[in-house]
Amino acid sequence: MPFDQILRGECVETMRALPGGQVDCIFADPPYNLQLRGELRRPDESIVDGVDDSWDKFADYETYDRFTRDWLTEARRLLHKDGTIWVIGSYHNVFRLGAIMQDLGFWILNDIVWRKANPMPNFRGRRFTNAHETLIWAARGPASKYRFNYQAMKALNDDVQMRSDWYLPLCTGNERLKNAHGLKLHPTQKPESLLHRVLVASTQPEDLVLDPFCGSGTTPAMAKRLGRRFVAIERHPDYIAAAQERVDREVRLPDEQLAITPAKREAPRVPFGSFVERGALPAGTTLFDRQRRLRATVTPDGTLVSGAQRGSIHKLGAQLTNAPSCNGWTFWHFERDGVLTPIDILRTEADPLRAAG
Amino acid sequence: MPFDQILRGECVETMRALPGGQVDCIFADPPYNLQLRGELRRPDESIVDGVDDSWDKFADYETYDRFTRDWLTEARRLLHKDGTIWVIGSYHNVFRLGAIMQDLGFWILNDIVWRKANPMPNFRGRRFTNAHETLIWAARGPASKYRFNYQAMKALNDDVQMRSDWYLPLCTGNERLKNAHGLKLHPTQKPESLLHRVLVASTQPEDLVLDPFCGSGTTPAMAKRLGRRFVAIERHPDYIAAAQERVDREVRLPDEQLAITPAKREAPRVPFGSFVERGALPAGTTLFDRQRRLRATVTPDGTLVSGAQRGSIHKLGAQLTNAPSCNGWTFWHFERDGVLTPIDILRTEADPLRAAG
DNA sequence: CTTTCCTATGAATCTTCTG
DNA sequence: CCAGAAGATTCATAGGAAA
Repeated sequence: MPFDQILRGECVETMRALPGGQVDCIFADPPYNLQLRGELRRPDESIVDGVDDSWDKFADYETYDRFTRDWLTEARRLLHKDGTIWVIGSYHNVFRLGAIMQDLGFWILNDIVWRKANPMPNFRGRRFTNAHETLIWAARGPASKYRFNYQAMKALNDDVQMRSDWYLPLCTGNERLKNAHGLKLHPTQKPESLLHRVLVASTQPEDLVLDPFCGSGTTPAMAKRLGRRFVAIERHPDYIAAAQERVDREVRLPDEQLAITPAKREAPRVPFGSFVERGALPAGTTLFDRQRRLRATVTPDGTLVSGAQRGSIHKLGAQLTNAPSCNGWTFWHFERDGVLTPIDILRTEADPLRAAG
Repeated sequence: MPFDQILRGECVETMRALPGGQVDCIFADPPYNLQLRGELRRPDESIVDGVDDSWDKFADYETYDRFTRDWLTEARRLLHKDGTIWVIGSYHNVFRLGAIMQDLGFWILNDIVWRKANPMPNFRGRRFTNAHETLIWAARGPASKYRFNYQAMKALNDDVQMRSDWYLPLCTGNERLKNAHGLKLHPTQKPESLLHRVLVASTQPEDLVLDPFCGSGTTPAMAKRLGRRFVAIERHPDYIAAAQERVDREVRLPDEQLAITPAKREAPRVPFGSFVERGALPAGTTLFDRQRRLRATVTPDGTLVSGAQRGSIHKLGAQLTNAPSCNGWTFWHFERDGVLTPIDILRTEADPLRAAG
């Protein structure tokens, strides 16, 4: 695998030469097929309303669909079974992208709306201002154990769940790459903030990120900055040169700045019994629910007893509340300095990383 | 054409019996094919009342596509050559909808994002909160001379172009139809504010609006209120009965309140029109100045009328007081609980998410 | 009557590890 | 692969009860 390189070549062909199942995350910003729009502007379709015209149209859409199916098929082959893919598009192409992704077996996780802070107005006043683009986020398949850094996204959003609508400015100013004439180098350069959120949400440091339509290099640049590895594909030498220069200028953040809010799911599991053994909650200790309406006694093997009922902290909590399940760590409390404290505090004190979220 | 009726029957079959080319606007809220698997519980163990109705179940994508192609084909036949169609969906189905619409010859004008003010959270923390739905707005074909009330939309948005992302609350509270047990009558009742914006944007009084999936009747009810004619199709007798009752209760606004006009002013942060849409100050509401010496009536696009004069809240206030300018937010008052209250209170009470995103 | 608290609920593709 | 157990997880509103 050619790590941290921008490969020159056609997207499908170049992907075919790479080994399968090794990519953790793909970000793809495919072309919108401008040819399609030109074809469809041919005069007076509505008057004819006929077969000839629909044949024309069908051929055009079919060409775009074939291209889309080809690159998405290769992308899916390269993707690790637990990897995810992001594809961005507008109403011109995103519906075809999404339908083909579903047909190929991708499992859509979210459609994300990038709300542009500063979109181009509609000059003719004939439509609503097209103020957003759509990203499709999908796993390789329905059974994928994909990565989603939930707590990091929540932290990024003032401690409320991140929604599917993202409000971000366009790429402008110094961030926008210019050519020798001072004009924008690439017509659709994506803002770094967009890639930042995408990569922080769905990858971790050292993950391999693939961008089959590299363009001005926002994906590899942000991957490098965030400590992710990348493979990028681009066919235009001018874009490759500019993107390579951009990546070279980029500095990887120090490790301690790459750490995100940890997920409790990924914290090491600590058996409740270990706190019994260590004497933090010795056998015989009484535990309560939050309202002090239920109580149970700790036994030497780390199970709880309450009357005739016995079980793990989770099982007994579920039993006593007639619930299908229960997180015993947050359900049960013990008395410390006269205050009822969740037993989860013991895990937090043993491993402060757990406190997050 | 059976004007202003809710027809009982299967959607495709019933459409086949109608004459073609006479419908000005279609609003369609087809089944989403959600593919929900198990039951879902909130963190407090309560069960989420998901959509498990048989009408939303399809064997596979192919079956759903066939159904979609069938009803969209008939919809296109019924549509006037200059008519437009709105179709709403989520990521489960909207990509298939959009691709099939393009294949059938519809010409997409915008994809509109309905950003939900109060979406259901993601309870397991495994995805982004699914906080929006997508509407596709399309003309019958590329050459259609479709209707778009640009100035009305601009007026509704405080004289700034209306964008493709709309922030509107879910249908809750008194607006939500209940069955005999006090439970929601229909699992997916759409808010009136959504239909208000759709109909004011793309139709004019006396236009014929078709809804092939009538459900709880939001489309015919809002069509009647706004002076549009309708044909609605629904197969479930319970929904028909409730929708018919709802339409019968609805009152058509007087003609002078239905007229929409252009306006020119700069943009405060929160559009006055959004409060009209959401029903906080519905069209027809009377506003007063602080001394109750002047009065004006709210119209559907958020302008005010007073006798022969019409304008935005700011403009009309200035006109009536012969002042060069006027802050309509503090000038105009409405009666709430018998007390004259400045309309500015609505902005104060409004949700901060609207502006910040 | 006002303020505060509690409960209900919405188009939802909603877990992961060990044995 | 399956069964079973561990254990992680919610935001904006509306409405009613309680203070």
